[in-house]
Amino acid sequence: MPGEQRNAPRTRREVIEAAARALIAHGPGVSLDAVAKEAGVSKGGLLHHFRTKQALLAGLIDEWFDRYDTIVESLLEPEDTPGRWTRAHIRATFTPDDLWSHPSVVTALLGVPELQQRMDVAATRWRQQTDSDGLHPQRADLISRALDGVTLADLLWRDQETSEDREHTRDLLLKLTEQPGPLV
Amino acid sequence: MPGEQRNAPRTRREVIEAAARALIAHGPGVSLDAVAKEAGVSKGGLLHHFRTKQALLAGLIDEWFDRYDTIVESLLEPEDTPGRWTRAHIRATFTPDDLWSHPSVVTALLGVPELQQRMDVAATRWRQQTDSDGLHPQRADLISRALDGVTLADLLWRDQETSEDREHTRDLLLKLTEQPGPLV
DNA sequence: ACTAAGCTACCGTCCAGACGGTCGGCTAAG
DNA sequence: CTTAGCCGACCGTCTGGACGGTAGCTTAGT
Repeated sequence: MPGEQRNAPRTRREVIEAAARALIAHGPGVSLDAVAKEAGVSKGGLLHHFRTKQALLAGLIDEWFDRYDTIVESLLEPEDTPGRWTRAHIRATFTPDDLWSHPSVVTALLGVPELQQRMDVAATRWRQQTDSDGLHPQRADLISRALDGVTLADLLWRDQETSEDREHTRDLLLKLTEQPGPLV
Repeated sequence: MPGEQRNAPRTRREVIEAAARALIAHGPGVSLDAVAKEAGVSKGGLLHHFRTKQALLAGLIDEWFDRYDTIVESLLEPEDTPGRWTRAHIRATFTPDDLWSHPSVVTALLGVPELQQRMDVAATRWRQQTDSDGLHPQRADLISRALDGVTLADLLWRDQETSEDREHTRDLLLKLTEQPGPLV
């Protein structure tokens, strides 16, 4: 069984995903024991890969951003039209990810001190993408605010709205990227 | 000294405000000890008013919504013009409240199970206010999303943006309430 | 090619401290 | 006198992380 052999990177990834699942199962504030059990590894083994609980959660954060960026890039339109980055972000935000955008996961990550700096890095990266996107600043601002709002709503009001509502909102935002000039 | 006498409602309020301060000082996951000390009351006294930690945080949640609603009502325009509720919400959202909208406080509240139901109640109340507001649904939807986004940004990217940016966003949203008809 | 040495991945136990909550008691208020 | 507000000591539990150990992998020396 090749899967049984030692393999640090693989174990590391499995621990991170197990952490996400354990977070959902046990709520924010899971114990390292629970994560280790979910990952099928001993607590000692877990702490070998992540020396502290904070480090583990920071690993989760990095994985989170990586996934989002990968999704955005996969949704980029091939032609270089105005608003293509913004549209990719819109589609990515509306792509549900039950595992990684679960309230418990995000709540846990919000309490990690490292979040601030990584968030700043990610925010400037995203801003660069949308700043050179050819959209009127007013539109770009409004759309990015709305996308943040959709993210927040996913955390607090999930299943409060129908998937039809969601599609309407998404289509509206997409349409807003297809016109030039100011909004008002 | 009249302030030193026993007074249950006052102590209760003081405990709640102390909880907010302690949350900011010690991060989410403050101990009851720390809250009690901040409130100038013993731990037993604290637990006399809130039988569990959850109950204390639930009290914080209620206070939070009460304050927001009070602010919204104080910002309502006297004349019954279309969009007046929406504009009040916009102004309220852009009214900074360093104590109550601090990341640590919100993070702590996000972990409280009771939040969900109280959030649902508040959400339907706000929706009723803005549904009968005379705005085109598209506009109402977009604006409320953007407001959620501003709230989220306050939590994650505070001082990442200038107060000038904030004002521009606020003015844009306000202007969006002053026109009838669809956006696109 | 063989092997010994050293390193890395991983295990399982242990512990000190923190924390939520209980309880018996005291005292002001009514 | 009774009750509600409040005190502060106490307890059981849980958890992060340290630590000493073990076994697989890599590499160097022969």
